[in-house]
Amino acid sequence: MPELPEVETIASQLRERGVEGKEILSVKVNWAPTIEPYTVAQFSSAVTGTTIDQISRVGKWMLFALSSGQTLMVHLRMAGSFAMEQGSHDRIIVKLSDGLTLYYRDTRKFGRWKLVDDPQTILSKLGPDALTRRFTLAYFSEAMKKRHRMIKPLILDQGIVAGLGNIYADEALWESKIHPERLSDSLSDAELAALYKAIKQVLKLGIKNRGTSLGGGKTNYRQVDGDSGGNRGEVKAYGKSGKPCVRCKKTLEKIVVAQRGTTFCPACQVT
DNA sequence: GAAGACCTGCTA
DNA sequence: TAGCAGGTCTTC
Repeated sequence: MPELPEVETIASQLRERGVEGKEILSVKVNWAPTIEPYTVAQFSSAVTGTTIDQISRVGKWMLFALSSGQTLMVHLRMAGSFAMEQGSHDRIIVKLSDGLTLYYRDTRKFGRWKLVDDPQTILSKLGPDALTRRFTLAYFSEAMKKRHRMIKPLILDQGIVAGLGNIYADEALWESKIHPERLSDSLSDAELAALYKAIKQVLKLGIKNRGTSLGGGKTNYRQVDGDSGGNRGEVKAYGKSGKPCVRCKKTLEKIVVAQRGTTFCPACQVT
């Protein structure tokens, strides 16, 4: 579920709620696989008494820099979220100083917390974050041209560019009028430039609207206060198969590309 | 590439 | 009740 805009929204809202600077008083783990390979006792003793100095984001990872020098890295995977109020499916509960409590909610239990000495052990496997200056058009173009794969799975590959998931990948391809099955080395310079621009554009719009929520269920993305994200109305392709393309009025189609559901416009996204 | 694994819950 | 879901990892 959460892609770059959703993770960014949650991270910034935790900062706004004053989580930075708070001390971790206690940790309750209700689903131990979340913190593997640590045991609950090991994890608890490593973080209790430390202060959360800074909260940041790289790709889809959230980073909590602790005063111990270690970094707690959280990946929300399909259904993870954070809240400051108790709810259902709270897998980890972190009591903080000043009466704050952090609830890590994760219906599907796919999310993972990694406690590391050096974030680079994880981040070095990622390509540049899509919204940083490290992600340049020159880098992107070369990465696409030197491979011979379908474009959609390539832009979903976090080792090439970090942050896109299934929603924003479909949106970026729709926006740049590129068919998801196009081979990466068949794209013209103009198409690569359009796609590069669209990737940044759809992610920024997602952040501006505080993320994309698709439905009302327990597996759906929620902001820290429990509200849905506001980006649903901006979605042009993802989840809209059978509906008319807002650009050309032809009916959007759904196919499977690299095992992922993929919605696109057969008329204006050219092969 | 593809398929299965990890999980629960919503939608058709 | 079956199929599918915003993600990633492992094993062919």
